[in-house]
Amino acid sequence: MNAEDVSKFERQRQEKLSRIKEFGIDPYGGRYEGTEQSEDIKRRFKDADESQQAKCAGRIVLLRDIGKLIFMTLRDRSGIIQIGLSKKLLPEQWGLVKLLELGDIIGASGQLGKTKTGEITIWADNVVLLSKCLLPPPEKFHGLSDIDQRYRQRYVDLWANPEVMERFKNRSAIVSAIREFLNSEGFLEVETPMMQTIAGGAAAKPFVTHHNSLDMDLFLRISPELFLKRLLVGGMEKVFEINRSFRNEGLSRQHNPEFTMLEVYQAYGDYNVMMDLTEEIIGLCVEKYCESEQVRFGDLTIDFTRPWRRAKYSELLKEYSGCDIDDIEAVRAKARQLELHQKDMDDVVVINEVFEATVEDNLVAPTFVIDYPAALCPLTKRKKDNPKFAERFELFIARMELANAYTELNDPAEQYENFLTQLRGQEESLTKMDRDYITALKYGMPPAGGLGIGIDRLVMVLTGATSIRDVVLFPLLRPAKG
RNA sequence: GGGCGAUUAGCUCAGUUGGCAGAGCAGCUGACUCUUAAUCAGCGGGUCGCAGGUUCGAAUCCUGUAUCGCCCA
Repeated sequence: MNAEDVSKFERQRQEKLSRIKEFGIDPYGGRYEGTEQSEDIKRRFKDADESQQAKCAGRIVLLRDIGKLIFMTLRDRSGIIQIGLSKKLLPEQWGLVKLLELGDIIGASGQLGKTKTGEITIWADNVVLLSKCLLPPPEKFHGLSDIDQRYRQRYVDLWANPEVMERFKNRSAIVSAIREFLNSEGFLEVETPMMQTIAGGAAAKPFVTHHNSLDMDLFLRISPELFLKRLLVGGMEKVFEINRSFRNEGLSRQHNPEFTMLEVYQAYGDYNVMMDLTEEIIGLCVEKYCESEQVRFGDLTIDFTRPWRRAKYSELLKEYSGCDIDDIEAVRAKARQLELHQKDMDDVVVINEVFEATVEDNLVAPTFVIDYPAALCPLTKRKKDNPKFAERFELFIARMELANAYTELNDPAEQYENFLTQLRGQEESLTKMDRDYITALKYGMPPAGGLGIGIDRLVMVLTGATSIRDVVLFPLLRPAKG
């Protein structure tokens, strides 16, 4: 394709636009009120007598011109409805009507009725052009299927492929439902900084940006965690945030550099409270947005029947790798067998590599993996009866990590030690200790449970989208060439 | 970062052994007052992702490159 070819189709449509202007009509319309959604109109017609009026606005997605009678299928945000336009009913506007084409956005009003074949139809006695479409729309039957173009031109994808619109409506509804639930449980929704001087709360590479007048570098947050816990110190007790975090990593079906996280903190709770809460939140979504508790996801079927399995990290390691977590020689042997990198790696890191390689692919039904090795959890309280492990769980569904939660560490001395250990393992250049967070803990943070749920992945699982790009409206892509 | 695959008309896709670039939809012209992806008749539409190479001849074979997808790290 090249610019000349595109403009050829565009030129033809421009000419129609000129002819419309010659009628004295503004091809870009204006306020158009008193409309109903197409699906509401059809619904109300079903159980009512005839001789009702209806008014609707939307995009022309199908057009059947029979000469002095034209049928159009109009798509609005709720669905589709047929508009019937006859020369008899629209003698003065007929010139305009004949110039309308696929993609144009129009408003129409008139008598509601049925055609001979029973299709509910608005027999228009007035038509308004609300916006001219100057570019040729995608193929009317197959829609837009070029994956690249669908992501780049989501504004076309959304109206050309109804299931895409449906999925994003579901995403919005899922987020609303979660927000509503947490509000009703007394959680306070807050917003904490996305631009941070120290990117903490997770182990990930941050994006860097710069503040000009302060002349300082800032990081886009990799997690809101440390700020939300400061709010616990402040006495908020039950808080949550649903918003973006940013991680400077590769792209995959499960990873977009910016992603939406729900983080919840509850004072005086622990990770068991968070496990129940996670089950409740996701269970609620399944109930509301899935047809049954068995949800199809690619080749997998996810069984959401509660309660979900809660299995210890060490038990799962034994189950799927055959290794005892205390037998480091056996674990390293397994790592060699799996050809994993393990040179210069701490024992616990190798254990985790083996865990990821052997266990995670088996976790299809929702599974809480509980009690992680403490060394992997610098922000988590250790188990009282066995300090080698921390009170942390991750929830896996469809082989993906969907949630991560702890009993929050609130001992400033222990937190300080953990930060020091963490920093020792990294290049100094990027990471600094968040001393203010330690200060906050010194004022006293109530014991608390904290939870993070990956909203994009949750929406994937609930809507059967196997790529994160299908649940993010505008996923990151390389710039198109040219 | 590595491997495999895709890229052809505005859109959806064919294209045989290397031998004139194809269809449907959309568009244009005409017919049609009950269509449902309307139908019928006719017409126009291409730097075959890009750059090289092999060949009498390349959408097709080779090399490089760009983007997308899948798998792996």
